[in-house]
Amino acid sequence: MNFKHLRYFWTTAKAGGIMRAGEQLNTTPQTLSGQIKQLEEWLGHDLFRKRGRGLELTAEGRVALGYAEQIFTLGDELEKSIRLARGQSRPITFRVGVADSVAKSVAYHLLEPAMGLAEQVHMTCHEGKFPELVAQLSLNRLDLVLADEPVSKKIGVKAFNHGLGTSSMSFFCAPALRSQLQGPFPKCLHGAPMLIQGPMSSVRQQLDHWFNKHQLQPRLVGEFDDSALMNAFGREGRGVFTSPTVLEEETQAQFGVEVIGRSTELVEEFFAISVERRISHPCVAAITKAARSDLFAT
Amino acid sequence: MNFKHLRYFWTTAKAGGIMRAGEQLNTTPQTLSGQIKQLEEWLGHDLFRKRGRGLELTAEGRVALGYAEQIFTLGDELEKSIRLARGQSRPITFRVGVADSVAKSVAYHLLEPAMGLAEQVHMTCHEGKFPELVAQLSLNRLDLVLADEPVSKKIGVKAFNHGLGTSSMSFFCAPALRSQLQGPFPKCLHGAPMLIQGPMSSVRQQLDHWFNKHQLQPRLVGEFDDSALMNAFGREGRGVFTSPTVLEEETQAQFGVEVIGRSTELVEEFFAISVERRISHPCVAAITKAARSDLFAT
DNA sequence: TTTTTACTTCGATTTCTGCGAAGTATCAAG
DNA sequence: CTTGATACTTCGCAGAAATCGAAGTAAAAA
Repeated sequence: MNFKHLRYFWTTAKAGGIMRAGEQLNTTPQTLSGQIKQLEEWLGHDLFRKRGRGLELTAEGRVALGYAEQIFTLGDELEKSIRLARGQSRPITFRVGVADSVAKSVAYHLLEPAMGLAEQVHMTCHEGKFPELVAQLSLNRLDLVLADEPVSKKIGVKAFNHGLGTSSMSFFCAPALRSQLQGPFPKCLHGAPMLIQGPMSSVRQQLDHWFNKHQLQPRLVGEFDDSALMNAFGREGRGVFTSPTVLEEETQAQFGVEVIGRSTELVEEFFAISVERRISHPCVAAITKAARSDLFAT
Repeated sequence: MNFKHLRYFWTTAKAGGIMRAGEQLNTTPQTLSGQIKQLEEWLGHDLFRKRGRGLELTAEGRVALGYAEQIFTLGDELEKSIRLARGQSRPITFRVGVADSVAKSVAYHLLEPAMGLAEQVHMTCHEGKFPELVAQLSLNRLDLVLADEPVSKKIGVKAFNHGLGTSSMSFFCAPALRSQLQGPFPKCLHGAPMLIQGPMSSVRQQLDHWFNKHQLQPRLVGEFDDSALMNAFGREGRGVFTSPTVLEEETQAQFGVEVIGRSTELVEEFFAISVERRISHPCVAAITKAARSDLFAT
């Protein structure tokens, strides 16, 4: 697709004629006529048709005009947003997608290093389901996706996983509920009211398997795609819930809940997923570096 | 903005290097290097910086990449949507904006001729406030705007008004309310509960002036930007309301209301507004033609 | 240190874009 | 019905832009 031809077409359509367009573009009618003809040939459809001694758009021309309008509007915006940045130290934009299965506190701790850079950072966070976020990433609408599972290389999405560390899982519940549980951990979970992650999350699948293995059958009272909502239910004593062990202190303090027990068989893994072959985005670099050394240092 | 340069930049950024991009584009590294350099020069900012023996995006480069992605995605869509139309008789797309101050029935009658064409038509209707719709029109996101006021040429928006006709106004109310009104029209409106158009509509301004002139002071019980909602209130006897005289029969039948009176001093005008200097869109042509001959023929 | 890989610079060559001249079709005025 | 004006098209050449080969630099790997 030759965008120069498209621009000529676009200007001509908006100006309402080749002569007028020629004045705007400082070019001659025969040039426009020829170049537009080339575009039509390439597309395999006429965009203009003769009407009287002027031109009018065909149906295809009208469709093309709509696209062209958007394309050149974006082009202008691109130019503006970069030219205007002359001299000023542009704050680095950093667009993150956080899978909603990732605990917000974990996300915060993982993202925090990006805010501590020497340069100013403008971070925008989006939440969503993992596959949606990966799709956004591959369209370059995100710089990074934070998730608790890696992208499968088989799917052919060009993206790279950066392991940020792992954490075992801890089980929590409100004090009122604690007293009703009988026996030692993990036996006490049998028949206990349980708040659990949604069926698509990797933690959920591990939990299902783990319960099975230990012959435990908790009573599932709630399923949550979003861990924050699960925590809110847990705080009110609606059930036992899990959170990464690294967040034990924080979870206890924030929600006033107690730790029932831990299992190193349950492992939550965290990944930063980027499109870059080699990490060049300073925020991504800071995050992967910090995660390895700080948060999950054991 | 040279989109060829932008495409080279985009491919290089996504491929992660000039060599790889060269293979994809069937061109040599030195070409890419030079052309990208020209883009950077034109924008006044580097998009890549050297890192090791490779390249990495700068902050500006990352911004540009986001725009480029959108631009070339649109380009692909444009190509697809026109190339694929080979041979098939593409249904004409017709995007209309209807100002919400226009009664829905009027809009229907005005638009109906577009559906009766020999060719198949795919019509999409949008509602909104008049200025928003005109903005959309000038961006070529709409083919036509239906409104009860013309665009002022002074504002510099390149758009053309096509008068579709006029109608006097009729006053309606529910039978229950009718019996409570005292005296002949228009005197009976004094003190009567009144449902009225929003302050930005041209009808409202005429009404205000008309009430003043006849020394009438109705009790305004509701203001509505959207006439359909006003009619719903009117049907339930909440107040007297107005509608174009051409819709008298329809309004009575649909809402079970009675005509109190008419005033030829109140004139609602209807306009089709397009960006085209000469109407070429078959739907627009059908509408303007039909409106002049049918609906408002007096 | 040497070799390999990746990008850059320079000058020649090919390809593309743009213009003058001449031609066709439409509309409007005489 | 002619005449003149307007608007687009076709053709062939000239200038501009993009491309490539050859040679050069610089970092990483061997």
